[in-house]
Amino acid sequence: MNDAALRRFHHGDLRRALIEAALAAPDIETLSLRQLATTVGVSAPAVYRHFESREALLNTLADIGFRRLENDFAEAFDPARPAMDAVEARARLMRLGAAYLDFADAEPALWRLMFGVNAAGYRSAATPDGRTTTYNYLPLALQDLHRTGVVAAPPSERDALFAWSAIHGLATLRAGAVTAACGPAEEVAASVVKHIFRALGATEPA
Amino acid sequence: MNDAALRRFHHGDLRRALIEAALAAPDIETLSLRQLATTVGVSAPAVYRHFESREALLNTLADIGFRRLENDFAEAFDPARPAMDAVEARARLMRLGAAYLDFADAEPALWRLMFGVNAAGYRSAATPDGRTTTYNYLPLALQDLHRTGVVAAPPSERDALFAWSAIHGLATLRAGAVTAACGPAEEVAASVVKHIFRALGATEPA
DNA sequence: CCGAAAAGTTAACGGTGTTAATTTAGAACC
DNA sequence: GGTTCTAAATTAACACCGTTAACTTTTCGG
Repeated sequence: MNDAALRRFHHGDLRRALIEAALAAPDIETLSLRQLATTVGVSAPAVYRHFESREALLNTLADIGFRRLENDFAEAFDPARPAMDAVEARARLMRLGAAYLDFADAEPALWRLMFGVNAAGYRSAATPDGRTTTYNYLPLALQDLHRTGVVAAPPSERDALFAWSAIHGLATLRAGAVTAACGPAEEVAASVVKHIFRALGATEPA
Repeated sequence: MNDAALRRFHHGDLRRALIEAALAAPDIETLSLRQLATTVGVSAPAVYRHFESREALLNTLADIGFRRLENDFAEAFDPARPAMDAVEARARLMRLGAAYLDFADAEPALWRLMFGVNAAGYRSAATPDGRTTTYNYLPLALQDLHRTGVVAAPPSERDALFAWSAIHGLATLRAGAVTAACGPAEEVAASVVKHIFRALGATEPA
């Protein structure tokens, strides 16, 4: 059986179809396996040919989400190129915050799956295999701030926890609709990141 | 029928028993009505004498949570007494942050119900009836910071959003177990609130 | 062409929230 | 004190859910 035929038996790439339909759901966490199967045009147990369980499907979706987010991060902040000047260090953290918020804005359902109630379970899906993971970018950004002289003291664990809390909290507020958290994503993100700069004792930009 | 007898028919205050059992559940959002009824020693449809639906029960629980949180806030920060000096304004915000985090620490299940995936639905349960609600305290605290001269400029909406993001994000990280967010609640809360002071351009404490 | 195996099917189990019809038990009145 | 009324519970049932078992269909390799 060649590779193309592997996914062309009856349905033709059912796995991908299931994933796409699931990602399109307004609420991924409460999605029904049977409904999902029906919308894809297949019987419910067919899903089990491709996913061990509903939970496994959700883990896969969360993993996809983490990879997308990491991709956005890598675009905003090339982790392979650490050295730069102060203005770029600042710009990187700004872009990182904007990317975080954009993701929550663009894919709130996926965001809630990744960071919601059962995040402890899904988080393990985001464990790295050599690549820079979601949770590595912020510490890197803070280290760069110190190295380029934007902040005098090396960032402590508390500094990192604070910065993550601020950005993550903002994104959570937007994705969860707890409040309006109003304004365009980039503006709001920029505002919060500027506050973070000040909190870390950063020098004013040139 | 007198008021006491109203809740002493067969079971004797079933409504309260249901609420207590539900609050004791390790995960309130995914709690099963039938199991809950069984643990309380009653048949499943009996629940519907006291709650219109599972969702209504959850709304009631979230409402209880918001009242408890508001109670904690009121203890940390008497909203009826606004005037004070700079050190008290600072101390109030510190206590507010600590109370927020303590709540998330002490009742993570309730916290997740209140601020989790379906928070948009449950939030409406927290609409005020004259009292100072959960969402009023932080703006009040920031205004006091300005009035007592801790921060020069009057707090903007962006300042408030930032401060809420930071504290809410921290509590979310702890309640959701996304990360360790390690350390005792008071220390971690104090650290984040100190960062908030700096971000708002507060004068150093005397 | 034919066996093997992948990918789907239907039937069924236990569990869920919820509703309808019914029974039980406490309260109130004569 | 017995009767009646009604609140508070019950059992039976429905539709849905995730999941498993047993079976059928389709495709590929030799």
